[in-house]
Amino acid sequence: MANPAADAHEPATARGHRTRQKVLDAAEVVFGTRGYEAASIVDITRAAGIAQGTFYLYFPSKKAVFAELVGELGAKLRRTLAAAVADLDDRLTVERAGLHAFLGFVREHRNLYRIIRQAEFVDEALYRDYYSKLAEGYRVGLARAMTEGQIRKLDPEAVAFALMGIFDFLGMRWVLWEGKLPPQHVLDDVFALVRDGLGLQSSTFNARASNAPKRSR
Amino acid sequence: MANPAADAHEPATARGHRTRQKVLDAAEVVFGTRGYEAASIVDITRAAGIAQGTFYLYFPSKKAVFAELVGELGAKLRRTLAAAVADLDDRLTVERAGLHAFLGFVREHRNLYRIIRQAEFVDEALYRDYYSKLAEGYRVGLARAMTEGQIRKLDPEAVAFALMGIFDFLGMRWVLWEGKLPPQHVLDDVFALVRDGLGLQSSTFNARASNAPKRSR
DNA sequence: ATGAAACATGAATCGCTCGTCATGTTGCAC
DNA sequence: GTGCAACATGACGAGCGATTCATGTTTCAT
Repeated sequence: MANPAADAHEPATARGHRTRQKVLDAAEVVFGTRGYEAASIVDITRAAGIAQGTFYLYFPSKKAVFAELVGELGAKLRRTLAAAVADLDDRLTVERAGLHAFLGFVREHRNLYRIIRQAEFVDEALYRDYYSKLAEGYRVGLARAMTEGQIRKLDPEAVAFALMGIFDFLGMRWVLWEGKLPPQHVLDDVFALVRDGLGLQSSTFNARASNAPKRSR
Repeated sequence: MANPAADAHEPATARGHRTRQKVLDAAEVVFGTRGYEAASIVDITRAAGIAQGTFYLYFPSKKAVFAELVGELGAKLRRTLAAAVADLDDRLTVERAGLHAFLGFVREHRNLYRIIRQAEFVDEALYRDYYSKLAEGYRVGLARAMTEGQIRKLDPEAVAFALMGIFDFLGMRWVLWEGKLPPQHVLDDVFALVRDGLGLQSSTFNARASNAPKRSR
């Protein structure tokens, strides 16, 4: 258990590496389209163009490939997001860039994204780990911005999960359901909500608040 | 297909109704804890205290019970939320009450809530239907509040999904992961984010921001 | 070039699940 | 109380999927 890859037989030759990668690539497609439980090892090996037994040369079980895919996805997403906001100073700019990078990532990795959503029922620990790591990075960034007075002081973990929830549902509704990024006005409106929810003040509000609230019904 | 309950053999006696209900209750527990795919018909019938064959007297398949549970859950949640906000005029008050009612519902129906999250991989149509119906009710309420000038004008569907995302992740992080409602300061901070994200004006920002949030760490 | 280790194969095993069915048992209308 | 429809049972067949293994092939360090 010390070495996370200990269970998965590491290839010793170039051919081995190639085959192992074929399995991972095939598993990503098969799990993403059929779902974890519905996917069989045969589905994966057939998609990879190898024999069933070969699978077990590189992975001890179906769950092991799945776990590796989830781990890879998490790392890749965190890298992508970190790179997307690396040079940005202002937190609200970071949020906008992060939202955009996240949705682009989901669009480019729909299978992987569906895999994460299944992890909850395949291996709870894996799933919590994915979100916990993501949230932790997010929390640290938010906390710093709060300290620096860029955004209002709120519980940073609560804000991290709230924002992840927004992103996740946008990804589901537009990217997964419609296969494309949300229309620009949706992105603008959601960002407006985030900006003014997080902002210290609302100088950017349009001051047309003359419309006095009326009672409904 | 015309009658949604056509597939499920309707009981003709009181005993039949009781047995059918035993199956539904058991299925809720088994699906919620083991997960849909991992759950077998035997698991369900054993939990219900009936014979395997009896299951097929009332449901044509595993998926059929699952679908019925999802439908029931959706209806029950929508009823709960509608009741919780029925007498409220102000939209921000509605949002706060809705958040509270939703989290309470999740806490009281953890199994059902986990079932919804699996629906995505069991029957995509079922799953979209659940969220679409929920979002549609939400959208209408938001659109009216926007028309009445209670909250700012944004794309109501985008806002509905964003807010559902927030609620969903709070439910996941605190209710599902920790088994209890989020601490008060988390609710306060999230609501502050929603209020100022949706609010018409920010004149209240500084005043409110200084009293509500207590430092969490 | 060679031989040992690594890799690949796919048929076979084992365990499990779905769904059926022949055989009882119970509820209820009369 | 009788009889029939509804309900309940649990063993069984058919099938499938994860994993193993005996056998063959390829790679590569020497």
